[in-house]
Amino acid sequence: MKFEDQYFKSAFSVDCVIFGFDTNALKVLLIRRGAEPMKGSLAIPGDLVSINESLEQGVERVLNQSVGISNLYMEQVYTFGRVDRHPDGRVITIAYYALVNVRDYKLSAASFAESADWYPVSEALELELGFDHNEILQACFGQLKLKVQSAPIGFELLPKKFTLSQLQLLYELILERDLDKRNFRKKILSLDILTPLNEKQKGVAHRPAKLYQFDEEKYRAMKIVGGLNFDAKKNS
Amino acid sequence: MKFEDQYFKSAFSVDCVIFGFDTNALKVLLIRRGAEPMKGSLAIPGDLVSINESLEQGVERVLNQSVGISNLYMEQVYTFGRVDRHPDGRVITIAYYALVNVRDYKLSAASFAESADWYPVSEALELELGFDHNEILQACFGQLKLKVQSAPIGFELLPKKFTLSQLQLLYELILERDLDKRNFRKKILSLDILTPLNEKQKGVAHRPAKLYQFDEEKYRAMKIVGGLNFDAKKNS
DNA sequence: CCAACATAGTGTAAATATAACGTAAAGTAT
DNA sequence: ATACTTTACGTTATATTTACACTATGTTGG
Repeated sequence: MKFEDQYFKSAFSVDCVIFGFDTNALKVLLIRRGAEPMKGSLAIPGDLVSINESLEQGVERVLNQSVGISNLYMEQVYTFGRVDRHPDGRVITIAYYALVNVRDYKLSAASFAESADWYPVSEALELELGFDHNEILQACFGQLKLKVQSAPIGFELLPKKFTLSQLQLLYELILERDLDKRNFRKKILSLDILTPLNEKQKGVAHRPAKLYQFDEEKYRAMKIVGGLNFDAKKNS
Repeated sequence: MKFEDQYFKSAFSVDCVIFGFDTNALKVLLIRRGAEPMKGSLAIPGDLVSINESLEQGVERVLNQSVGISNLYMEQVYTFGRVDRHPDGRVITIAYYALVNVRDYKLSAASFAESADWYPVSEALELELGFDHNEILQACFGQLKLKVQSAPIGFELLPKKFTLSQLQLLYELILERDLDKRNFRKKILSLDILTPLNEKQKGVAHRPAKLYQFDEEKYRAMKIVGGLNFDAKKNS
């Protein structure tokens, strides 16, 4: 094979698993592809990256087209490069995940999509996705699980004001196990990155909970010690 | 820009930071580039990946050309894709690291290299490397540090038979901090993945230490519990 | 042969972190 | 006013982590 046929003949894409927390469920955004290849199949939002576009710009573009918003928390996870993973030629893809508060944004089917919808993560993991997207989803969810135990990224998924119970539920959904209420509160509060507000939950049919806010400044200021650890042993 | 100029006009490479442990130093293999681009500068071994070659095959090839051996422990770390990172066009690179026992193999300057040599990691981190290889080296070293605390990959860098002191030194070099001897031994032995041999160190001018061997079967058999943790607090 | 040297090998106690657990208080709905 | 639902909260037992110093075993050199 000649040099020019062997190299500089490939393309690369970014795929972005967008996680969202909607009141009481952890969800992931999937699109129904509106164009070939894999037209009609479910997939993670993603797109080819142009040769004069950085990876991050590519992800930003995909996010903009999918949830119409930029500046989300995002993280690169893994690069998938199976030779035959894409029907149109050699396309390797760099997988990212991003975190959104579902209520904040409106979905807009991206140019490459026929439709876009939120699926509960557990459900999405069972669906058949196009390309190698099942593998990608799994890798990203795994990474999220790890990350959530070493940095307070949970807040990226919540509205500005939230209750400790909401926060705990979110962690339980991500970690897929129950946490002890008192221990959770103790641990979270001991991090000293939450500001309690003089405000309570409204419209609930029971004792309303105090609202809290994530204090980004305090978080940045603190030197990050070891990982968090939510009842790793017995509840597992 | 037309579609065909925008996509399928890029290339991708793999770069592989090869870590080696040589008696008493943690080293990394660097090459002096023998071809353009960046001819003459120091760099991490790597090469373009052909369009019908998988990423892993690409890394294997680079490893073969560099240390003449395959089947090393390796791990993907991160993908670097700055638009202008490569002078010849759009080339994104997928960074891996690999672990070798330096004594086992002979270096062979790869086709793309003028020479190849082991550098102490601390020194290599200070050198000016070609492309964005400083960044890559840092990312890989960081990843190694993390990984060594959650899986017993240290053994990949040691000869089959080793002493606990050698193992401890290796961990100290990777983690860049001192570890307590008794606590280290306690922890490592409690993992129950080392087989003590009826054999002692030879040719040392002091009391010879007992030799141990990593028991891969036992390791595989055991369900991996939480991370290891080497005196995280006070010695730091 | 013996003294000097160098590293191997070993245990315990104190401090800290994690895990388990139940009850009273504050709202809402009827 | 009663039933209902969820909030809020502290203590004890257990497990893990950290700190710390001396004797044993070999080699080397005089």
